[in-house]
Amino acid sequence: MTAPIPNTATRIVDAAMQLFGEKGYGSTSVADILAAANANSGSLYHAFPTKQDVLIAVLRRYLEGIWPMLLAPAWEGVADPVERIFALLDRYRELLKITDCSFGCPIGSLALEIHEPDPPVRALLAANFEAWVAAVRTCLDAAANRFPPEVDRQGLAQLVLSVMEGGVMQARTHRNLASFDAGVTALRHYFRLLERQARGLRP
Amino acid sequence: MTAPIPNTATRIVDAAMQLFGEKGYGSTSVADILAAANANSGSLYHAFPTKQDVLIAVLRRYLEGIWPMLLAPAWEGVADPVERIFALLDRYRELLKITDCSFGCPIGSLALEIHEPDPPVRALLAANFEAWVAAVRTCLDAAANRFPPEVDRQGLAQLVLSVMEGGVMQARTHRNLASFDAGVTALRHYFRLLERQARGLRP
DNA sequence: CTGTCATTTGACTGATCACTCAAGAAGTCA
DNA sequence: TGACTTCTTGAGTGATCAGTCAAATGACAG
Repeated sequence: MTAPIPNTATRIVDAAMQLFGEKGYGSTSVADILAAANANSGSLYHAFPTKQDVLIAVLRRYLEGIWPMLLAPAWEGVADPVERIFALLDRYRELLKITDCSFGCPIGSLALEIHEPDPPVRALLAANFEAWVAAVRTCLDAAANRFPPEVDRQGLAQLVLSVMEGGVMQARTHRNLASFDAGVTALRHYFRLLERQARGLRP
Repeated sequence: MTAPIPNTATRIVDAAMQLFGEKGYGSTSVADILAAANANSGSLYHAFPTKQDVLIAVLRRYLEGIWPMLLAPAWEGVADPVERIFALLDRYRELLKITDCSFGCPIGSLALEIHEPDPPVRALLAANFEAWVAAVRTCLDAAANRFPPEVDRQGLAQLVLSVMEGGVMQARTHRNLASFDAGVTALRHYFRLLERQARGLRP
């Protein structure tokens, strides 16, 4: 019934996940992580060979959390597959809003911060993007009959990710949601045109 | 006639511009900059109070370079305003291609790397984005009669930036141009639908 | 040539970095 | 209980960080 007491390794990953999201990987020191996790350096290095292995654990946690932490809450009570895409985008908008446009998508930030990622790090960043795109693609496939058949739904899902990441980047830089909203509005308009085009083809 | 010999401050900014683009701000040490610029630390700190002031000089240089270094070469021989937008996107594609998808947009990388930027840094990042968006907006305005009049051309220009930045982010992460191309293709399709919609309104 | 000021030199500083390790505590078997 | 393993402690390591400064040099005016 009661929540299990998290062990040290779990506490470290929890703390690192938050800190990497807030300050980035490079600007978060091991000492920061230890302070936030109430742990000692020996405990961290007993569980993780290097700081990079903490990052890998964090990226794995993000990957595992995509469904329970992101998609499930975003899609609760939203049945329409296309609306699910915009509900997902709205989660990021909310995140930006409640953090005054300072916290965006941690995966995107890490992907651009780490310029020469070691293969396992890059693979996990890519896997996170792939899982996100796959989720959007699932929605697009579910609504496939509303789009022209020749539409590249995988490419369209990647566009949705670009709109989100690009919108987050601009919103954070301008400390203003307007550019995020503009991207989403344009995407909505594009989807409407696609649906109209499909209806025109099968009237 | 001959090129002027660059002074130390110029050499430092040159070196920093390249290094910040390649490795990011945090991962570039002052020693890295000094080595690349063939200068001593005293010279750097004579010209710039802190490392951050070097970043500011770099961002100013990017801002000044948008027209001569980016837009002018991209638009040479391209008259059609909409094609100019795609010519600009193609420059980034080329940059990704020749660097094996490792070098993208330095402004975007810095914007996401620096999580709590000091006001002057954030202002310059924002100014760079604004200048880029304004250039795209100029193209959209020049082609205004081809789009439905109710289209938000400023928002559309911001969408173009998102497509570029999001595409660069995904291309770098996957080490693959496919997702970048998918975004550009979808954008092209959206523009075509917009033009078709405008023609339908004024047949 | 002399005085003045701008620039450059490079050794140096203290802080902070990721990481180590010997010692001890805590858990888990018999 | 005792033997054994797993985990935790926290002071300590060398490397590297951004930044300093007194002295040397260069550029130019009178």
